[in-house]
Parts: sequence; C-alpha cells; structure tokens
Amino acid sequence: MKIKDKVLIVEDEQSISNFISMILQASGFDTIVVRTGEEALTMVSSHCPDLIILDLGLPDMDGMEVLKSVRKWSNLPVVVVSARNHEHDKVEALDYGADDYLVKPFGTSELLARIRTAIRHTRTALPNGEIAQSGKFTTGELTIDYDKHQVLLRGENARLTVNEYKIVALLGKYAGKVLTYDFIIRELWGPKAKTDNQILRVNMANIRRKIEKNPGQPEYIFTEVGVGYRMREDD
Amino acid sequence: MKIKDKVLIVEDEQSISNFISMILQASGFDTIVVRTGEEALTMVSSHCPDLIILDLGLPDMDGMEVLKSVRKWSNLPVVVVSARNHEHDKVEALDYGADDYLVKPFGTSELLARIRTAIRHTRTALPNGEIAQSGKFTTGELTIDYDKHQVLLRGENARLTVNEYKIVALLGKYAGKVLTYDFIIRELWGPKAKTDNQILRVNMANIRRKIEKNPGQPEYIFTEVGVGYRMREDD
DNA sequence: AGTCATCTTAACGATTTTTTGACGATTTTT
DNA sequence: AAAAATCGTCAAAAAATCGTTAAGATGACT
Repeated sequence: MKIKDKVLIVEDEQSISNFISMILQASGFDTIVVRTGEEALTMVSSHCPDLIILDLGLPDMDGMEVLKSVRKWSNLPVVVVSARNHEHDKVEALDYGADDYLVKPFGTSELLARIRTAIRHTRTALPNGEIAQSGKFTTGELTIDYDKHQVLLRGENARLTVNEYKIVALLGKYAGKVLTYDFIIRELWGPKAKTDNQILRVNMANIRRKIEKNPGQPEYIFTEVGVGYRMREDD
Repeated sequence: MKIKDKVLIVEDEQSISNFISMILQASGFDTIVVRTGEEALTMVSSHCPDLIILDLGLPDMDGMEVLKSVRKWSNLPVVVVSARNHEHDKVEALDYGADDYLVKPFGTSELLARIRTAIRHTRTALPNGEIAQSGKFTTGELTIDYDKHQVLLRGENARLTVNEYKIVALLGKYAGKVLTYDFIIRELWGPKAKTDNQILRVNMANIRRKIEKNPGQPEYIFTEVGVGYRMREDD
C-alpha cells in the first residue's frame, strides 16, 4: 500500500493553483493549496509535505524569503515556479536551495516530470529515506532525535540552536566518518558560502559546551586537525 | 587541498563544447570533453566524473541511450542539454533519470547554477567532498582507515599529521608500487611545488618514528634509493 | 522601542604542524 | 680513491590550526 505524496502548492492566483492541484491529484498526489507565504511556512511545519511548488510572486512576502526560511531547517524538495524568466532569478533561487525552476507558462507533463525528478532526488539522496531523516541516533549518552530536531544528553534536551543541531545531525548521519569543513559548510550555508571554517569553530565550541563533559577532551565529536570533524560511531 | 569536481561534457559541436569547457574551468571544474556516445560511456567508467553534461544530438547514438546505459549502474548527476524544446523530450529524459534538462541556447550562469544544484543533490547522499577513497587498507599490523582519516597500528591511532596521513594514504593506494618523490610531492603540494625531496625526508622520518618498530629497518614503507618510496603490499 | 536569542565576524594565544638549514653516514659516480 | 649525491636525523624558525572570547548584526517577539 503506497502512501500518496503530499504536495504543498504556494500560489496566489487561484485559477493556476486550482489547475495545478487538479493535475497533481489526477496523477496520484495529495495536494494542499495556500495563497500566502505565511500560510506556506505554517503548513510546511505542521503538515510536512513531500514537496513544495512555490510561486515567487506572493502577496505578502517574496517567495524567495519562503524558500530561505524553509531551507533553514529542512531540505525538502522545492520546485520554484515563476513568470520571471531572468537568469538572475533562476540562479538566485537555485543557489538558495531550490531544486528546480520552471518558467510560466509550462506544460503540465513537464511539471509532473520535474516533480518526479525532485522527489526521486530526496528518495535516493538520503540512504535512510527521508528529508528530516526520521528516527534516532544514539551513541553513549547522546541521542539525536531527528523527528523532534533535538539532541538529547541523558534524555535531557541539550537545547542546541538550529545551526548547532544541523551540524550535529549531519555528523550523526555519517557517524564514524570525517566530514571536511568544506563539506559541512556547503551543506549548511549553500554552495557559494565562504570556505572559512571560522564559523564552524565557534559553533563547535558552543556545541561542545552543551554536550561534552570536558570540551577539551571531547567524547562525541572529534576534530581531525586540518580536515574536519567526526562523530563517534553509534553503539 | 580541495579536489576539483570533474565534469564530463558530451557534445558533438566543438564550438559549444569548447565554450562550456571554458566556462566550467573558469568556475573551478575539471573538464573532459568527448564527441560521441561511445566515448562518453568509456569515459564514465574509466574517469568517474562527478557530473555529466549530455547533449542529446550525438553522431553515433541517441543521447537518450547514453543516459539509459549510465543509469543502469550509476546515478551520478546528468544534466541534459538539447536544442529540442518539446515537452515530450524533456519528460522522457527526466523520467529516464536525468537530473535536469536545459534548452539551448542557455545562459552560462544558469547552467552553472543548475550544475551546482545537481551536484548538491548527490553530495547530500555521499560526502565524497574530499579525498574520495573509502574503506580500509591493511598490511601487517598497519591499517589505513580512509573514512576516519587515520592510520592505525594494532588498532591504535598512530596520530599522524595531515601531511603524514596523506603520504601514507597515497602510498597505501598504490601499495606494492614505487611512487617517485616527484609524484608524491606533486600530489600533495600541487604541480608548481619545489621538486626537492627534503621535505619528504623529514616527513618520512616522522612517519616511521610513529609506525615502524625499528625506523632503521622499515617494515611497511621502504625507500627505493634514487627513486621514491613504496608501501608493503596488503595481505 | 526594547529585549532576547542567535548568527556572524574579528582578534588573540596556545599548540601543533610545516618548512628550512645543517650535518654525518652511506652509497653511487667519477 | 676522491668527489658527489642520497638519505635519515636533529633542531630551530616560520606558519597554520583550532578553541575561545568578545563585540557587532540580525531578526523574532513583546
């Protein structure tokens, strides 16, 4: 029994959103339609869609802002749809983490194909299957709860900030392997971020202060000098 | 020392392939250019590129066939580039596993952004960011753990420095074969480094102090006088 | 407006790592 | 046999790395 994929459609023109919604439903998707950026953000966190179709021209805020907000804590696939055909817009959206950019007007079968492609990416991308990688990772007294977006120490919430959590979550996902500074930075701040690990250093200091007994001699996250960080393997 | 991403360009029109190649190189990619589908397939298996830019109009075979062949055993990102703007073509390519479809003519910055996006997709899958090599190499009581970036002696971390590790890792990769001083130096310090093996000598002394019982009579890394170093074969 | 938490950037120092110069033992070449 | 080159070793200088602190910058919420 296959569960239908949920698609969140963010589009202010009702004629278009209705049309897209119909097409998608006919193709076996569940759809949620919202008109504003704000609704979109609440829907994303409350309904956990499998994909977002995002129009850039929204009444209350720039679609790009929606994209950025979503990307702060999730990398679920976002297909941007816009009337703007300027290269600059495309580049910006893609570099902020959009998975595709379609210019209106577009054909329905192309839209569907691109949606399939975007969903396929997340499916094959993460070996464990999900965007927010569901489940838990545990090593020693440390637990990463991927559902709650929390890191627990002896069952207690370590109260990491969003970025701190993302770093730990990433390291936990590849526990036992060294992740280079560059890789972590790319993953968190996008492909055109500075390749300066300064920011990682202070984040790591803060993380360790929260999860390590003795930050000077870490028990969970080790630094491989000149290379990157590595999380202790699970047990 | 970051390793550049390799992009395989499959395109029969030389003017276009040259152009793309230039753009990519200027953006920090290594490029390989081929004209036919057959060449493309051999290059994919022999050179392991990080991404393929695939033109659909090839002299010897349909680009779609290339795509299908590649997808049989690999899901490395493929960006299709084509003059055909028919929806049917796009859908077909995307459904056969292409990661994106660009219609000629396209802007260079859009191409680059879409390449970044495609690479990003695979990166979240496997953090190959740096020194590709994965797994372990073992000979005698010595183990090179390529995931942890560590060299272990009887299970104990030998605590090599980055450069020391890189040298051992390189020798391990070609265990049994002599690597010339020049080659090792090139590999570590880039093509324009001094061709003076002084620096290798002191590194080797330090390495041996850490991994050999009797540095005077090495058990793992041998020096071929006048030529280079060689690591003992695995067992 | 103001508070609060977080994110970002700059600067500093302790430590580690890299590089360089020098010397002698040994081997190779002349 | 003498001269030259090769290689390992030591020590010291030079450079880089990383954790840490503190000071702005930003944004959310009251």
